[in-house]
Amino acid sequence: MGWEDDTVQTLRESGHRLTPQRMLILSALRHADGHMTATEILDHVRESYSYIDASTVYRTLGVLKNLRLIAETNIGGGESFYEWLHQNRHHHLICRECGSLTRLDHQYLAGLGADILEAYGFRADIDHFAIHGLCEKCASNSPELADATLAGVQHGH
Amino acid sequence: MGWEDDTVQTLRESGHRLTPQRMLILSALRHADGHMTATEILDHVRESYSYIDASTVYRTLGVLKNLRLIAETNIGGGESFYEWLHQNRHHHLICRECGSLTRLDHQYLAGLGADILEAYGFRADIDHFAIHGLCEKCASNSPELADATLAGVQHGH
DNA sequence: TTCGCTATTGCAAGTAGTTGCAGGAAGGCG
DNA sequence: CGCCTTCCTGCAACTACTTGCAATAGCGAA
Repeated sequence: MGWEDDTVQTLRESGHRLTPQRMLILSALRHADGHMTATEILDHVRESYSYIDASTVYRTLGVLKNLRLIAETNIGGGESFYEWLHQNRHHHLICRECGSLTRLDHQYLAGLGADILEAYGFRADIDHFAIHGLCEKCASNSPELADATLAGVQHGH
Repeated sequence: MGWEDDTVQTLRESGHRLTPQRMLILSALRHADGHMTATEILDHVRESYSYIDASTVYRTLGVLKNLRLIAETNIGGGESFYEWLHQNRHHHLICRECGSLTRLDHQYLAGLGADILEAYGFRADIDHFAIHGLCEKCASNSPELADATLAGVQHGH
């Protein structure tokens, strides 16, 4: 249960308390394979402790996000996804026409955080970006949308 | 009134209709200096046409976003900001501790869109990014948060 | 000008997430 | 072990945004 020790320590050191609710939320996220929505987490935790309130889940997710134990990703529109931050970081390309999701390798954003730190002294969370745009398929189906988009990609707009 | 001709044409060509409501929303955004929230737009449009519904505003903003005439930015938490897209593109660094906003020059993201297009055939909307993280001031006030953040910036996490 | 197709609107109800508050519990201290 | 401070929780109300639907109104064609 090494993860629990690490996580517990991170929470403690930052002055946060270890409540049963938090442990349940943590555990749900940790054992999930990939993304989870707040509702999924709530439902899962309720199986063990049915009195938990949605606000507690959201507040806990906020704390974990600040401590960079998890990442929140809003793919636009519906619910946000929450995901435990581990080694193999990645990002997502989301098509604004068909909503399709493509995994984007972290290498494309690798230098950005360092550049920003150097130039602005700002420590950017380049954990899990959601980049919107037009996928290849939708671009060929909607020439006028594709043109507008390409103009933006290539030069100053 | 050159902007009206351009905008009208873009809407028409993409199969959208020119309704009075849309013209009012367009005009509010176009004449605004910088960001506007949906509520501000709604209030402003109501001065001319009091029957307009919030859903119409949101739906119109969605259409304009798809056509890349405006950008939506959610700085986390409250309302989203909407802004007319013009030449001098920029992005924002948002501190997750104090909420402060720093303008990020587009040069730092300039290559990203082209890289993604080449690798994935995906036309990314790199119009107005909101990058969260820790500002210099908050980093020095909260060493443990800063450490966690730096770890993420520098290597794979 | 009129007609007809269909995008768009206002309304109302629903979903996702936030906030203020008062009671309750975590964990440091003696 | 038990006290005390302060953080957390559940509740309820609220904000931001979305969606289904029936009526309306652009706008291309005749």
